[in-house]
Amino acid sequence: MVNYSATEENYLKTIYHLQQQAGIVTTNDLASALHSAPASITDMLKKLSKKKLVQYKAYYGCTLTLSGAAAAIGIVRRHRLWEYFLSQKLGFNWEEVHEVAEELEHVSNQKLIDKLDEFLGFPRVDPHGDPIPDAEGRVHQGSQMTLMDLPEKKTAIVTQIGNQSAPILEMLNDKNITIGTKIQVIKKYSFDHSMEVKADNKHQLHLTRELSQNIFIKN
Amino acid sequence: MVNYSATEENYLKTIYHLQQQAGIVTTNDLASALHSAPASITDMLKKLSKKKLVQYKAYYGCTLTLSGAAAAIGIVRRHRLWEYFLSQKLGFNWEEVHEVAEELEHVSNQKLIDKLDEFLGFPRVDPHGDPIPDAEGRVHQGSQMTLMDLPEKKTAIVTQIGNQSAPILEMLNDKNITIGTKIQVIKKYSFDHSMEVKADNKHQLHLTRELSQNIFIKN
DNA sequence: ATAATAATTTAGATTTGTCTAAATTATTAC
DNA sequence: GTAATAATTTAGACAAATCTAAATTATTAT
Repeated sequence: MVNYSATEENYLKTIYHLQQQAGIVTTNDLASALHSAPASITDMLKKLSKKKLVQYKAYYGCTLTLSGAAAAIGIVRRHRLWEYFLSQKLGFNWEEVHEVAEELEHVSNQKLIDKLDEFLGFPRVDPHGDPIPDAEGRVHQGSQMTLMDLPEKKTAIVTQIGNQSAPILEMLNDKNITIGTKIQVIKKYSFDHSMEVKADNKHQLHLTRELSQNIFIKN
Repeated sequence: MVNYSATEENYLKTIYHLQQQAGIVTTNDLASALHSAPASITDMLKKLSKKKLVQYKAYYGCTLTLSGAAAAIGIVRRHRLWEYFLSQKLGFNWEEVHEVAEELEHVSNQKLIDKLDEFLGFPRVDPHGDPIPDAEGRVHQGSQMTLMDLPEKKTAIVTQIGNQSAPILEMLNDKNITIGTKIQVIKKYSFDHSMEVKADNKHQLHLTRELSQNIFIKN
């Protein structure tokens, strides 16, 4: 596991949140979210791109790669666990916790976070109702639908990968599927439960059942 | 209250610890304690000197000013409270806590630390037996002696100021007395309990009872 | 008391993350 | 479909914290 600077972590986290609403994240979106000049965003996106944390194409915007998303989810996990701690154990008001958690989230010690999680009783939602990702990076949000459940012709957005093992990440990377990718089901084959899909309105792909069962989506 | 960078805080904390053993802290002492090149230390000492956190004279070394010492004590407080938390609440082994606390100590939110202190039950020593400074910056170490208690002719080192109010700090700054200053009592006047002392074998000063009662010392 | 050695500082360079102003590419309006 | 406008990138600069190599100041050994 690699370590990122607090600045890089803030970028990853912000891209992650913006991406949940808008698929592709633009330079200006990031600039206003991070209160930085657009030129600074461009510089950092190039850096993150070189580290394979985001996919970045000049003038188009960026999306997180799977390793970028995994890192972002780790940061969200730390943030929300600290918020829970501050509110439940230290008696902070709910409005105050965010600011302090913004600092604590950058203390990156795996054991610290896992012990904290245990100390808090493995909470799955923070007091805002937002889900706290578990130690494996899984986000338990309300109703969980996978690509398997999506009918033909319908479109949805990838929200999560159900399995963080290297083999699946490699395959999804090759197929250019990541968190935020828009997927439309073209045809489903009952014979082997595989399916033909179109990703981001561009490339067409054939997915096995094993794969589509591990791709979590929302509409 | 001002905020310092994590780097500045590490310098202040290290100077504080070194000073407890050796009065004046040299560039090389700091370089080996911080694993940095001596040239880097010089640069930072100039910076801290400009901010009035240390007294620095080229080729001689440095000591903390009172505001530098106050900041350092705050950092030590945060460090030891986190160590206590990690060991008592999260079940860390005692050898592991230091490293994690090194990161947590730089999260500088006053309310966080005071709430944490309360949550932990206001512990006064950490599991190492080292004292945890209280919210006012007072360090409760074993037997506490003030300058008032020091007999004529005897010499001692200033360890702590019993009162962090602006008026006393201003006065001590003018008199060039700080943590680590060596003080010898020249004469005590029973009439008003004031005393004549010599500081750092250099300047001679007259101190009122109010002042000498607030200057804590060790031999 | 001077020469050799050790400690410290200066000078100049590097990395990270940022900025402003100018140039370039995309988008929108007509 | 071209002109105006908006978004983005490039170029060049800066501050913080660090480094190495060279110069300077202190210390020590004889």
